[in-house]
Amino acid sequence: MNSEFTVAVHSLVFLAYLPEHMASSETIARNVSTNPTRIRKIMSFLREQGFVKTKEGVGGGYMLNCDPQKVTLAQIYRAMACGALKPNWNSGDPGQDCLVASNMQSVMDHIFREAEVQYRRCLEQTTICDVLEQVKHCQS
Amino acid sequence: MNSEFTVAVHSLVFLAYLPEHMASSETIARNVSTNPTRIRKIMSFLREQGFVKTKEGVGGGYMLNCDPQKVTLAQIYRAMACGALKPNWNSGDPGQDCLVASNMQSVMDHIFREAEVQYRRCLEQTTICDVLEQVKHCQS
DNA sequence: TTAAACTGTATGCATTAACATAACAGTATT
DNA sequence: AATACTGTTATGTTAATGCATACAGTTTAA
Repeated sequence: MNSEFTVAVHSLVFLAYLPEHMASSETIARNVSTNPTRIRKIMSFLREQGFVKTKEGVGGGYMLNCDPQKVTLAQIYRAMACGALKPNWNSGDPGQDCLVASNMQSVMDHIFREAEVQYRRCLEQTTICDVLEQVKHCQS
Repeated sequence: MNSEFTVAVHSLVFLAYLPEHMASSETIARNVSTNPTRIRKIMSFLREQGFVKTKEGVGGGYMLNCDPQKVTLAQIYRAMACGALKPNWNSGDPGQDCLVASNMQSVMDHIFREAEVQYRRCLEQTTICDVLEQVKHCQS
């Protein structure tokens, strides 16, 4: 899995943390430790999905457009990284005669899909606010 | 996640499928659709973990050394790919002042670990034999 | 109306990870 | 001693990932 999901969660938590619930791509990028372009791309996507609003022009930036107590990591995962747990290489080959070789691909597909459902189910337990609280009370 | 887990499962299922429960790296590689070197590396590892035995020399190869009805995909996952679901890029930076930036990394680590536990729990439901049966009765 | 500070988006670059290929030593069989 | 295997390392190639740059479009404000 690439880290767009991580960046999305971090950005939303950061926005929830700020009093104004608003920040520019550069401010977010500094906090996340990445570059503004990457933030803009990811935030654009989060806007399409309704998680944030954007304001262009001077004094613009991104602002929270959802209730951080209601939005779960599963929703963010679904939007950003669905299907990303499965390796992109497939074993076997549907063209071969052997039952194992020819069917393994679809069987493994099914297994990975099921396991990902469980993965998401775990992420359903945690909201953006939960993460924010954990961050605040993290002893480190 | 890379596909070593997939290859390992496929190889074990293939061995369980064969009457002699034995095959060379080249035979397995053909079935899996990859190269013998990769199979040997993965099978070497599976031998260390006790899943297979190897026989060197002429007429040698790999043979099942476990009960395919008892070995679950979770055990194989644990051996081959534990921790592989987490992205290897980390957001934030422990050196920053901001609570969010500095603690996000360890909070996300914890979340990914928990989610992976659920993922593995799903894989516990399926044995090598289960996969073999699914492969045999796959309508495709 | 013009400058400044933003977002949106495209493109190319650099690095790393993933998979393939080749080579060769070690080992068992015949 | 030839053959057919595994074990392991080194090297090549391709794809994924994240970074940097550039520039058009938008809003604000002097």
